[in-house]
Amino acid sequence: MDRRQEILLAAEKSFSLFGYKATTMDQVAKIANVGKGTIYTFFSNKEELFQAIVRQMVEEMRRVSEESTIAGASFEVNAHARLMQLLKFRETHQLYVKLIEEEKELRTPMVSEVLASIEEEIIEFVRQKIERGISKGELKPCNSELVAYLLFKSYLALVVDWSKTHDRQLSEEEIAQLLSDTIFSSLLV
Amino acid sequence: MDRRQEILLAAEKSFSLFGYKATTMDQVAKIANVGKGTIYTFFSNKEELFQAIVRQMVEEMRRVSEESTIAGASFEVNAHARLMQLLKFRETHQLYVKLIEEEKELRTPMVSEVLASIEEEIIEFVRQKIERGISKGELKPCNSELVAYLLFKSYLALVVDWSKTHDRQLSEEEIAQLLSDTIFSSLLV
DNA sequence: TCATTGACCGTAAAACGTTTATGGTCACTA
DNA sequence: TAGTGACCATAAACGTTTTACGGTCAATGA
Repeated sequence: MDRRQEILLAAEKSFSLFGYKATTMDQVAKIANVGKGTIYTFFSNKEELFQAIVRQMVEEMRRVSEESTIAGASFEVNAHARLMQLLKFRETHQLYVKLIEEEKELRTPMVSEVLASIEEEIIEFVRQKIERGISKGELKPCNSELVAYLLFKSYLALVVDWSKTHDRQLSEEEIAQLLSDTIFSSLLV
Repeated sequence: MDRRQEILLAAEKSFSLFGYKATTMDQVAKIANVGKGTIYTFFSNKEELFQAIVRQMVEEMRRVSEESTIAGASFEVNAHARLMQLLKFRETHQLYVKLIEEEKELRTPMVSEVLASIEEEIIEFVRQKIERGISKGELKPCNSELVAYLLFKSYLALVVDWSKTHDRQLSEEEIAQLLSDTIFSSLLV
């Protein structure tokens, strides 16, 4: 068995179960069946190990998001599908859920940092899709950075924030309809 | 001098300067030049006193927002002016700034509650403006609750959140342009 | 008579000293 | 020489004491 891989598996399990702060290097070493020192031959500290795990997750998110793409469908349909998929991942994936909880409850700085960087990556991802839409002639030229930001924040607000102040959750149809009428319609050529 | 008024002035000063948690009833009594017991003849507890002060502030916000309205201007121009005014107030008014800081640093539950209710009021205010725009035939019929929510959250994201992850702040023109192209354009008849 | 007061009360939070746990190292080992 | 776990310094958790606070109410005096 690959020691590095064992460590990554153990770390993923522990971070997912206990979060960043409550995960100890002794814990990870025990789960991975290695001495604590061994971890430090692969990762220079806890922070780096954590970031390696998060990078894995971000890759998985990217994969899942791309998989939800429907070949031949419009920009709007695919952007909607991908963003909803990402937000579903956010509320479903054990590690992501745990990190959001930790950010809210403990305010662990490392966790805040990592969550912010994930958001940035998603927005950059959306931006690239918009640029692609423009260069394919499907979308009007626009400030893709701003539009990507607005689009992502809108989804976040409607999917995540809305249910915090209203008891019912918005249905996917309502969200799709609202954004189709407003932001999306203005992007199309 | 009106004792009730003295107390309100003292409370406003103290809450603005120190926030909710760090304001003590002894403090307020001293500033107001009244015995502590006197406060309790007008307000049944600290929470009620605080809410009275916040209600004052919300009224001031409403006034300031209405004042920024340009008679005869379009829905878009006025909605933009009012929302920018409200967000400026949010970042300028001593008490509001202090409460946002306290919510972030201390997470005082009462403060979170009050800030949430202010947001709700603003959104309801926007909703009414939208409904009015519809009944005047200036706007297409739409789900005003959802649109108001989206609009407010968009402004919040562009004005407040953007500068947290990007070093430069968005100019008012950029914001006006972006939202004019996207959300506003879709609302007009 | 009754509005006003501040000493007083119970409680919750701050302060503090002590103990425990944790990230990281490195001499030792197999 | 890759791998280990006892070890170290430090920081976080814990338990206890002290302080501070919101709220009350008997006393006061206008």
